[in-house]
Parts: sequence; C-alpha cells; structure tokens
Amino acid sequence: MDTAVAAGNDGSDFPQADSSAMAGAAAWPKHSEARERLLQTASDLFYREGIHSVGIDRIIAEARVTRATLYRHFPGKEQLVAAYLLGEDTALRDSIAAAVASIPPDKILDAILEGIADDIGRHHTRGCPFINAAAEFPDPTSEVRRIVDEHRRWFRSSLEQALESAGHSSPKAGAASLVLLRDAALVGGYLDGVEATRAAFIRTAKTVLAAD
Amino acid sequence: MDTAVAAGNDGSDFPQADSSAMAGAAAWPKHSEARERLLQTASDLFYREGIHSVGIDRIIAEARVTRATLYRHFPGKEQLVAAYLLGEDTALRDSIAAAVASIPPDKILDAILEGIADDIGRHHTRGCPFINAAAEFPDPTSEVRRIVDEHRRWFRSSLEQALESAGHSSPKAGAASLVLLRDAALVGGYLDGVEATRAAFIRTAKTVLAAD
DNA sequence: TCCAAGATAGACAGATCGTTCTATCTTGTC
DNA sequence: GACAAGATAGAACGATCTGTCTATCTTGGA
Repeated sequence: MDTAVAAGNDGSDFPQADSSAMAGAAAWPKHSEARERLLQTASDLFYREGIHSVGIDRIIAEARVTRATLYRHFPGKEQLVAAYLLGEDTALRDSIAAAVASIPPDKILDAILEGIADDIGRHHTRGCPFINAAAEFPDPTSEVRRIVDEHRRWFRSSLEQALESAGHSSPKAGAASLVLLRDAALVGGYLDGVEATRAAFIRTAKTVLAAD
Repeated sequence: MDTAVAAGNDGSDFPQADSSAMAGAAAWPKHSEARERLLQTASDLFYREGIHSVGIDRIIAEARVTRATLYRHFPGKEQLVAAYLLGEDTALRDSIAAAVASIPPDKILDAILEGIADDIGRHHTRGCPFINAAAEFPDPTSEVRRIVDEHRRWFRSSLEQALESAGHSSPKAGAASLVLLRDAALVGGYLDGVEATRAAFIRTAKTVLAAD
C-alpha cells in the first residue's frame, strides 16, 4: 500500500474547502515533535493494518520513539487508539465546518456528497476508521465505542442541518438515508472498488434527495 | 450480549423460507461432534468479539476441546477463520436459494429486503461478519479477503438476478444500490440501533426500487 | 549556568500468542 | 480382540504482547 494514501490527521478533501481553518489550528497547544510523530505513525498503522494487529513494539519502532515516550504521553494503548479516532473526527469536523462556511446552503449537500465520493478514492481507501474500529471493539462501554458513537451522532446531525438549511422537506429522514449511503460508500470503496462504488453512491444519493 | 442472538451457522431468517433445505443439509458429510463444537464456538467468538482479539486458548477452553483436536482439523487459526466465514456464506446462500425457490419473482425483492431488515435485529446484531473480517484483514491476497470478495460477488449477482426476473429496467444499477444499502443496514444496525436503521433501510430501498 | 521537561536506550515482568508434540484414552467397526 | 480414527490432557517452544522502570542525555528558558 502506498504511503501517500495512508490515513492520518490530514482530513478529507471537500471541494472548495477553505484553507483558512488551518491557520486557526496553529493557535492550539503545541505538542512535542516526538508525540506528534508517534501519534501520526500509530494512526497510519491502525488505519492501514487494523488496531489489534499492530503492537506497541511496531509502533515505537516505526515512529522512532521509545517506550517511555509513548507511556509518557499516553497511559496505554487504548488511549493511543482514542487519540487516533479523535484525530480522524476532528479532521472531518474541520472539513465540514470549512465547507459550510464557504459554500451556500443550496449547494452544500452536493458538496458533501462530492466530498464523500472524493474521500473514498483519495484518503479513506481502507474503509471507514470508525466502522473498522467498531469491528475490533465490541464492548459498547469502551472509550473507543463512545468516540465512534459521538462521531456518528455529530455526522448525522450535520447532515440534518445541511438538509434543513437547503430547504429539504424531511431533514431527519433524508439524513438517515444519507448516513446509510455514506457508510456504504466507505465500505464499498474498500471492498468493491472505488470507481463503481463512487458512481453507485452518487446516483443513489441523488435518487434519495430527489424523492423528497 | 445474549447468546440467543449470537451469530453462527444458523443463517439469516427470510420470511417464508422453506425449511425443506434443512433436510438437504443432512446429506452432507458429517463432521465429528468435537469439530463442530469447535467451529461453532470459534464462529460465535469471532463474530461477537472480533478475530484477533480471540486467541486459540480461549476458543479451545470454551469449546472444551484440546489443542491437538483443533490442529487436527484446522492447519492454523486462519483456516478456522476461513471456515467461520464460509459457514456464514453458506448459510446465507442457502437462505436466498430457499427464498428464490419458494417465492414468486415479483415478490422476491420485497422478501430479500424484509429478510435483511429482519436479520439485523435477530442475527447479525454485531454488524456484517464479512465487513468486520475485512476490517481486521487488510491484505487483499489473504484467504479471508478472497472469501469476503467471493461472497460479495455472489450476493451482488444474486440481487441482479432477482431484479432481472422481477422485470427491473436496470438490474445492475439497482443491485449496486441495494448492495450499498445492505452494507449500510448491517453497519447501522450495529452502531446506530436496529429500529431506526431498519426503517431507514426499508424506506431508502423502496425509494431506489421505485425510481427505476 | 542551572533546572525542568522531555527525549533516549534499553531491561524487565508476567501474560498471552499460535504452533508442535507426546502419551494415553475412547469409540466404532471388523 | 485388534485396529484405526479421533478424542483427551497437557507440556514445550519461540515469539510477541502491554505495561513498568532505571539511568542518562538533550534542549530551551530563566
């Protein structure tokens, strides 16, 4: 697998996304270079190879940090996994916020759909990080699952808002359908091929939007 | 989790499925009771808890077989995983074949959709075994992924055939959309709740079918 | 220069992992 | 009864797992 398509905290690409959000990110507390290298490496490995398949030894070797550095910044592996997922969540939230800030309400849905279609070919080529993590963490009370659930709640409600501001007649039902299709696009892009999935996703989503 | 909903080789329930197929199954070569107990236990654990999270020790302890028995029947863990997936595949194929044999062509699609909607609440409550396995096995050349791919090819083509025999105008496009929605139903049933997902799935699928 | 924060290089511990193997027992068939 | 197939009860192996810890070095700011 080509490292150029590795997932990390580089977010999804949405058409016409404004890069001014990146300037805002510079105001965040700055973590050490080693910590960032660690988290980036772990995130890549977790997304590309799965979470339980990748051990601490592998992560620190590839990140070129020591064990002590890892445990200094993260109390345990599960917290490292949580940080990976929160990174993915933040990146997508930033992308959606940027798109909403720069695209008129009547165009935002198309932009989101295009963004999803683009994402499955450019970044999330190994499925959805949240769905994949949920496959490996069956315990609904775990922190991983809490993050997954919160992410999905946010995404659904973002779609509802977009549908509402676009004047859609049933934003809740429309969002429910689009969440289904988003999930399916990520799974299908990984397992059935990007091009065919992209076409089916767009066509089906348009059908759904046109039906209301 | 209630063991009554644990996945295994008991297939999906499809409405009006004919139980005469169960009689046919009795003609198959009979495996030993220990082997069947082992495979059933492993399948339950793999589905409920994930594949890499469940070790050989756990499986043999819960199946009440020994290590030697396990390795006598399966050359390695990966072959046990393959057998689990093939069991899931066979069960679904049997269910679809039974439905096709007993339900008229103009009703088969509704039956399949109802079957999927029923399945996510009764059996596959922890997502799709194939999607979950693919999350844990990123190597496209592995046997696990070969089985997943073959399963998905079969399912897609079954939908195409059903759409064609029901007189649908574009069976390929329709099947592509329904595959998306089937994937999404299994993911959504696990992560977002069965009732809401079921309703959205049926409604969206009906929209898709009515659009052509 | 001093000091704190954070990095490095490991060693260590107990547990688990998947696989291989030996010895013995059990069961069904001839 | 003899025998083969398949079961049992482990032991052993080398590797890996996650987390804990010590000693020392490095860097930036006061």
